[in-house]
Amino acid sequence: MSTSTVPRPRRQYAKTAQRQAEIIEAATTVFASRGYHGGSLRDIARELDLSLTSLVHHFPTKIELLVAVLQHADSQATWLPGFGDEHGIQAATLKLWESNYEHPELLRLLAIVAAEASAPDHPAHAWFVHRYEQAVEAYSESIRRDQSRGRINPATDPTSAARLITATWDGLQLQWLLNPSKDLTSDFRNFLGQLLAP
Amino acid sequence: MSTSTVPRPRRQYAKTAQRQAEIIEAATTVFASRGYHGGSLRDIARELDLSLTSLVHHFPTKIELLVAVLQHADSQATWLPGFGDEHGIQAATLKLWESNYEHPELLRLLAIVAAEASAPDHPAHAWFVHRYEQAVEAYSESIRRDQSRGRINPATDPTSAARLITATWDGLQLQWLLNPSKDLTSDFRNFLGQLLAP
DNA sequence: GTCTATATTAGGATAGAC
DNA sequence: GTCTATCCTAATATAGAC
Repeated sequence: MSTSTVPRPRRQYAKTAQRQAEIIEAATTVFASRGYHGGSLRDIARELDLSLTSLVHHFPTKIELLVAVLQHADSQATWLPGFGDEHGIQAATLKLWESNYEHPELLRLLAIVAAEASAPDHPAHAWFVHRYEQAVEAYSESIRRDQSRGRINPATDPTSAARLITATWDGLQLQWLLNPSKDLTSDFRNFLGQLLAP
Repeated sequence: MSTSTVPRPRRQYAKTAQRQAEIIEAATTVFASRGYHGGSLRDIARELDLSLTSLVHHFPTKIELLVAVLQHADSQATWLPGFGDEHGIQAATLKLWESNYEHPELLRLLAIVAAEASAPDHPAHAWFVHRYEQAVEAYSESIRRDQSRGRINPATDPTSAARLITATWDGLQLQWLLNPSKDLTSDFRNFLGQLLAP
């Protein structure tokens, strides 16, 4: 039973697991407000009243910490195969959209690092390319399933629609992050209703 | 005749203007590949075989240089009032989209800094909030104009459509930056055709 | 306008004690 | 696992000569 990627190769003690979770949470906050390059390990340690050394003990390098943060972020996301099986993808997407309002820091972090990582030499480039491919693939699959059940116009190209949903999601989210006082849910709902019409 | 914002209060010599243009260009490249925080003034100076001191002579602080870069970037963009007056906004938008393929570094820079600047305490926060408000406003206006000429369904909400176009544009551009081998123009064209149908 | 040299601060990372 | 102390590098910025 290997846990991979996590920097602890052997047994996990309760305290360690909790500390790592705390560190990931604090790192998310710091990276989200200043970006990956702009956020420092010292800031993260200070947020926890922890020494820098102790932090580094858990995550030996900064990039390892970032990867842990990103993976944790995606472990909470749920656009997985089977997404929206019950009430259709449209309802499931809107529900997921609304749940995202609870974690603005996380959204900001993903937006910043995704843009940073679009440069081919960024340490997280491959991770984000794969992440988007996976998201588009999962969405296409769900759209096809809804089409086979007559919920969506069969003439709609699933892959293209999946790209557009992902894109519009990202773009509206950016606008919302810039100005949270404007609720863009109805815009997104109208967009989905038009794109995924029967 | 005051030139505002530009750090030279008095007369502009040809050499100075050219140097500043060169610096802005190099800064665009560097910020685009490593972000605002991640890109250093040293990198920018090195790119021009210029000393750090000379660079700072032209732009005394890093943030002033960023603002100059952003303003230069937007001086090239053209979603201004009157945009697409002749052949309608849909054609003009697609044309602008295609022209953007020529400046991937600029697009990456804007994507990174826009996300970074979504945090309220970022030095460029206000600038980006205003930039998006302006873009949405200009787009709404153009949509209304096209509606009055019967080119777009009058039931379409101009402001909502403007937000969606901006959002989808940003999102598709991010996907393209991550993986430039996939051409997303047809996706964008289909989206526009559906949203701005008569 | 450009340079060399330097001040100052902050970054990631390590050594070694407890 | 956590700490203090430290190393080394690189960051922005300034001083002063040419």
